[in-house]
Amino acid sequence: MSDLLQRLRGRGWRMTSQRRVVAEVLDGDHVHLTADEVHARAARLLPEISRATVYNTLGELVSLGEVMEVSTDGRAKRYDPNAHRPHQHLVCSGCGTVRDVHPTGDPLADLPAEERFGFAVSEAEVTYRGLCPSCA
Amino acid sequence: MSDLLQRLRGRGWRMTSQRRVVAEVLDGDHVHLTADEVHARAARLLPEISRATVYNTLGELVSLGEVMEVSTDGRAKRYDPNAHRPHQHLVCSGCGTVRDVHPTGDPLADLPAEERFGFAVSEAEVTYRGLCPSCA
DNA sequence: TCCTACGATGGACGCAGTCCAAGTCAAGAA
DNA sequence: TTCTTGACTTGGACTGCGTCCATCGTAGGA
Ligand SMILES: [Mn+2]
Ligand SMILES: [Mn+2]
Ligand SMILES: [Zn+2]
Ligand SMILES: [Zn+2]
Repeated sequence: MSDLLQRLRGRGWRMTSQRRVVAEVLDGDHVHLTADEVHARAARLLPEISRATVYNTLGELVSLGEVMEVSTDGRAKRYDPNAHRPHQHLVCSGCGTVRDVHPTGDPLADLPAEERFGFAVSEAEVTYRGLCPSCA
Repeated sequence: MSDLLQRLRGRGWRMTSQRRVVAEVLDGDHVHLTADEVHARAARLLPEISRATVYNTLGELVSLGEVMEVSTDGRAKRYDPNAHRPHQHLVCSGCGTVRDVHPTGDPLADLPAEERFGFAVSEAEVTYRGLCPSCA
């Protein structure tokens, strides 16, 4: 994520303490935090950071393609820093944990032309569900 | 959907005009209405029906397995009466239209054991996205 | 026809997210 | 280094979607 800060600087971003802290909180693998979780963790490092700033920063990171928005349930969106390697998600139906997974094959290939209704289909998003080891 | 009313009667449901109207609104193919859309259409047939009743009835139909809840975006959930034949969804990125699609093969088969992290995976939900003919 | 438990109602409430006017500060200019 | 300025941050009001609850109404059995 330190190179993320470099890329953002290169894009003309002002480096504020708020943005640095949000980037730091998003660092890691299998990170899929809600905006409020990001805010809570960011606030441990920078107590006065506001919810609005967290939402603004996450939105900017998403439009720059640096972070992916994931809606696994009908609840709060989750923010995924692993936006550069395409992947899918495995969600525990018990506790809600989310893991990155890499299915074999291209899911788009499984949709035959006669099932496309004339759409220009560009993306397939797969959510696998089941019970994780600790919930089973 | 008339047989739906039969099944519900068999399950001990009281047949109220509200429930009849909600069932009628949900009749058809490629129906993926939000709760508020269901309410609006139901209210054309029964003006005094309340939002709470629509939510209650939809929730009951979902737990009986008669209707499927679909979250295609981070917005309002959609309610799908086509709950008996398993299928996936194709969503227009322009106008939000949703169509039922039937991909070939079993999406679950594409997730190898070493990508399951010990989960008991039971379900795979696929959302295809693209532009529909009128939005292209 | 009567009774009553189940269902309907509408309004208050909660959560996730957006918007805004006012204040603050990062970073280039001098 | 200090100055300047527009990009950024802030808190609070506001919206959309959904849930909850006390009260009222009625479907359907006795
Ligand atoms: Mn991910
Ligand atoms: Mn469907
Ligand atoms: Zn779990
Ligand atoms: Zn369209």
